[in-house]
Amino acid sequence: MELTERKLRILQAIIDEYMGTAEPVGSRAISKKNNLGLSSATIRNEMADLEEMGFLIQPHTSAGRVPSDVAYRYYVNSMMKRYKIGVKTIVQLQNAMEQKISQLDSIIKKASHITSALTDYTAFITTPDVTGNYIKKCEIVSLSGGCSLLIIVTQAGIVKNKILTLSLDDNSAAILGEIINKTLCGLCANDITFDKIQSMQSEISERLNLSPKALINILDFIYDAVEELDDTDIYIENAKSILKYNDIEKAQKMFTFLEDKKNLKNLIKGDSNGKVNIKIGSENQVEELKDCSLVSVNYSLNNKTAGQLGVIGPKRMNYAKVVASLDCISEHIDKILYQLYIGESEE
Amino acid sequence: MELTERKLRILQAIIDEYMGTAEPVGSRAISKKNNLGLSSATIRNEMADLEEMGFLIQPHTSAGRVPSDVAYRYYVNSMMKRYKIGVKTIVQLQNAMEQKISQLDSIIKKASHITSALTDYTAFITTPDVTGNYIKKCEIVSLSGGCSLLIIVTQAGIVKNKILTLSLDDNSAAILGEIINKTLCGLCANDITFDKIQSMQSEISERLNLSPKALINILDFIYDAVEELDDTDIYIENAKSILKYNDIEKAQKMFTFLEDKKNLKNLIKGDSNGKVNIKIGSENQVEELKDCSLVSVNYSLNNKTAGQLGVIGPKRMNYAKVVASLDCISEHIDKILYQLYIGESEE
DNA sequence: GTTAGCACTCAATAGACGTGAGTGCTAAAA
DNA sequence: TTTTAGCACTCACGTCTATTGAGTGCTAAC
Repeated sequence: MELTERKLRILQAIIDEYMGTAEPVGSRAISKKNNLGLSSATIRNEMADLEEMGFLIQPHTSAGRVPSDVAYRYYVNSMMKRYKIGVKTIVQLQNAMEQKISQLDSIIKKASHITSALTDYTAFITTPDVTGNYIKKCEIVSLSGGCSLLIIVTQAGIVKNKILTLSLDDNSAAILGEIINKTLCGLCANDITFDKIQSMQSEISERLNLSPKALINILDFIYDAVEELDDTDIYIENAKSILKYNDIEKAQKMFTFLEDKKNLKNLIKGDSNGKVNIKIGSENQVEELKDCSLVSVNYSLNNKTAGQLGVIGPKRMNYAKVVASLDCISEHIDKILYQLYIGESEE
Repeated sequence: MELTERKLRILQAIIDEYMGTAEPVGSRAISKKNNLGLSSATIRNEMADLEEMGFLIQPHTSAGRVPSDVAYRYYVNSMMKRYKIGVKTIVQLQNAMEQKISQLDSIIKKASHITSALTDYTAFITTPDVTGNYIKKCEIVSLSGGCSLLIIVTQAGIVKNKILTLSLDDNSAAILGEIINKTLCGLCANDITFDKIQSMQSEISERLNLSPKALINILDFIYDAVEELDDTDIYIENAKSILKYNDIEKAQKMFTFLEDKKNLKNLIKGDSNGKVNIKIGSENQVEELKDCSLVSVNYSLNNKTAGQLGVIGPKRMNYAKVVASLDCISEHIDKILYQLYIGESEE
């Protein structure tokens, strides 16, 4: 059967209506509200066809029809109109984002907050993947307990710090810091080879009088810190909005799913090719999300995808608006990250 | 009317029963299950008395009775038996806590995780308030964009870092760092007076050729970072458990309440006197929590209350177990913080 | 090809009703 | 005086049974 122009218009009308009301939509409603100039009976016939073609689902005989995943997919691919974000919203967005650019964390948190505020759905955002980011400075600070603190700063301003339960006086700390700096500065996490660690080890044992155990301890520890450099985190905001479109049991399952951030990370892992990714219902391979849609966009740093942000909402979400909002926000993030990490002047 | 021994025993039985079933408990159930040697009629009479005295509430005429806030309060103050935590649990706890002691954040997160796991309720924990903690080291690192990074480390190992949109070459960064270090090291946030900032200002303008605007910028910025040193944060874990004992609307309100962490902070602010704090139902001044109880304990550093952890759960929670669990966890935190920040050797 | 008309379906709502867990009161027993 | 058996009463809850109404599919006429 062919998907005629008229069928399309009817499908569009049904999707529009359903997005607004979340109730199965009947033929009469369509024939009344939209001036297609067709009676409910005709629309009924077309709807029967659309159902046969897999675009509509009837919850039960005497109910209206509901768009299927296939319908949403078709809508998203071919029918969706561009949504224009209001100037007022953009200005608000700019103001909100530009307030807190002194810390990467704040930017990311702010962005997820804005995403959820703009769409009213659960938002998520990953911290930028800064693989390839080299170490700019290391520092060892001796603390008041029997502890020392290792700080590693990358050229992009990522700071990792770890407490080491090893007592060092200020002088040894300075020496250790010097050695670490000499070895690691200018390297990315990937560049740090066994050789380099080994040469560092020998230099440390030459210049500082440490027990073998303490030495191993230090190296282990540096290794851990370096490993962590490339870790990305994921923030989830406004999870409570799940309660709005799910019953309590499904909501509970969703919360459990979102609790382990690895789940969501895995889910969006492969989505960094295109700019916008939309996964509708069972297109998400995960049972818990089969009644939801997941829309994500990439944001980038240095012309390379650095992370993703998106929303999780009901399948009947306003995709056009969500996509436009995400686009807009990701652009802002791009801009801010550029300012922050690349700047006008190349070093 | 007097609260006789027998009335007490009946009250205890009702509370016990209600904690288990969450259903209004009737006279017959009490007379059967507990071997008080009394008929349901007698118990009925006593229950009527207890209701008149404010300890019991009848949801409707033909229902059993439910303990009132007053009853819970009485129970908690005078009737509650000591709960003994199993050795197995303690061992698990020790193992879990001792794994991640290299970062303050991890300890705090772990602790809240364990709290919610042990009690199965929503857990919260504040980061330690380290007021009085002096600055050990400051550092300025110039980054690849037109930015610099300020890092402040306290003697307790708290690290604050902020990105400053000001381009500095490595040399100027070093000088600026030196000046800041000279001025701020050894001071707590409170000690940093206007005088000190001013003297720092004049030294910076002497030794570095900066525009007045950039200078103001730097000082503002240092000021901000120092302000942040004393900030405490609060982690909330397992908020989803709220769904278990609340209807969807109340849950939504609770989520909204918990979303703004200031709310919870305010709520527990005054509770740092005693070791354990229990607030039952409307004893929490907040509308959203009038069906919940909030149990918190303090943990300390250096013999001074440093923070709080606790749970939010239904009024019919197992207070004895919750209190015992919190006690146990806070003790562990105390121990770990001691190890981390005080150590065996005084510096 | 379109539409008016009609019989049909079925979820949702409301009312009727029985059930049972619980009560309070009273009078007899201890 | 205290306790208890007994009984009438209450009321949420589940079941059953219309009733309603939104929606359908089919058919015959336009």
